Amino acid sequence: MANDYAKFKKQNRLLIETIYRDFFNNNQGSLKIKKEAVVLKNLEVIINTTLKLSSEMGFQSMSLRDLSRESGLSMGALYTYFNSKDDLLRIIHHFGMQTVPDLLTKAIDGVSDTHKKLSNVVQTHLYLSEMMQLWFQFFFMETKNLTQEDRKIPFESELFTEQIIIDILEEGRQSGLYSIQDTTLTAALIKALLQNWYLKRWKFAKQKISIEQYLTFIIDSIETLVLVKKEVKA
Amino acid sequence: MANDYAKFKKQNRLLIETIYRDFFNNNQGSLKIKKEAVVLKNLEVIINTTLKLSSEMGFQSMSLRDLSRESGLSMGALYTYFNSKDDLLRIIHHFGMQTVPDLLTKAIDGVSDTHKKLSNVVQTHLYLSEMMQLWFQFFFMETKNLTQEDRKIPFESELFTEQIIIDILEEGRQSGLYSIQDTTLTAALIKALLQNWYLKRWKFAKQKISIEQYLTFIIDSIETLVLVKKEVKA
DNA sequence: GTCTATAGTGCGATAGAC
DNA sequence: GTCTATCGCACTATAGAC
Repeated sequence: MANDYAKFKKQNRLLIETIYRDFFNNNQGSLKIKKEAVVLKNLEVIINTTLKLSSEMGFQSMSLRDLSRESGLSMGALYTYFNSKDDLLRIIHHFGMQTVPDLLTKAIDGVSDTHKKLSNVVQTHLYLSEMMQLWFQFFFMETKNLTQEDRKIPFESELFTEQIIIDILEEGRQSGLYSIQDTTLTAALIKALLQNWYLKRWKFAKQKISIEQYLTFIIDSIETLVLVKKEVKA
Repeated sequence: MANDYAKFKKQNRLLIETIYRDFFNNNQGSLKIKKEAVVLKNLEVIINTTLKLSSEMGFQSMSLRDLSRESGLSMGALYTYFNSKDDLLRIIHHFGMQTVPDLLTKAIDGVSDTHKKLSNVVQTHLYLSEMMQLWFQFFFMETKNLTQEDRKIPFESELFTEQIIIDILEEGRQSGLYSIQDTTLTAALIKALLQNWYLKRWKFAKQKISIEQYLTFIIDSIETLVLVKKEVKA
């Protein structure tokens, strides 16, 4: 288990590139630049720089002049990849957030054992949030700045993920594997523990808690809470 | 237990006023306005409006023109209560955050039973975060906009609260009441569950989950995790 | 103690050269 | 496809009337 995250990272190293490719394919008509290689390269620089600056000062505080300076692209060049600052915000949310449900759905696809499904979802979510740390923090912190229409994206993403967990918990309850009073609240608890990892990275770094340690801890805690008790202690 | 929150709210209804009074007392020398009653009244309007607008659009996106319009005070009047927009941000963090450790410390003061201490801390924190909902959300979301120097305030507040919980858990472990592998991670888990309430209010409102229900649920979960097991089940 | 009017700055966005 | 130069606007902050 010690190098599981390294393995995950290696297996999914091309994941973020598919986000840029999706963006290119979906906007080929309206994009001013036609060469895929150029678009992918610059989009990566622009988005990485935006995520970095936003994590330091917030998206609103970041001026496009900051972004231009840090990314090495001129103001004019930036505007060939997005139509406005708000458009850039929308792009990051819209294309980034598709990755989460995709990967979680894949993680339980073909798995028949209920508890294996649950631990796969927890592990995949945790590892993905580590790999895309700045993305996840951005999703959480910058939702306010989206238009009301675009706020549906993170809203539905949260409920979709939660529903996956609820379904697994319900399945386990019905088969007699789990003993749960309230599946909705239990799913919310699991999500809170997952979210806690990427929202409080500074704290865990300070306390020298590794992602493997955190994973083991939350899996153990979840098991204590949901599994039917079989043993006596004390 | 059904109306415990109502009781807490009633008992602490003057709490927020003391925040404004502290501000007045600490800045009497430099403040341009000398009448306490005027300061308290306007400070309340200014801060409430700031918290409301920030919860909708974020502090950076809120212009002082917005604040002027919504609060009913002119731009000029606003600047007699703070020296700059950043100063307003600092004031809210600085004076608001003192309330949390104060109240938590009081909640365990004189209580000798370890587990009663723990449940008091959890209940007080949860109820306080409900009563000062917009404040807590503001603390969490707007830390980024503080100067590096002022960022110590939320930083130390988080660690102080966590230390209170760690101490109680450690006490329970040593007396044989609790069975805990890692007190630091367990305290972080408890904090995550508390934070989850005010960060995901929209979700719980949608699911019609009351604060009393949430309190019961997290207290039960924490007990399952930390108390030494005494019974068999299944 | 609060107002209106305005100075000064830096922003998002674009036009046109290369 | 990327650059520099610049437009017009909205912002923070303040001066001076009441």
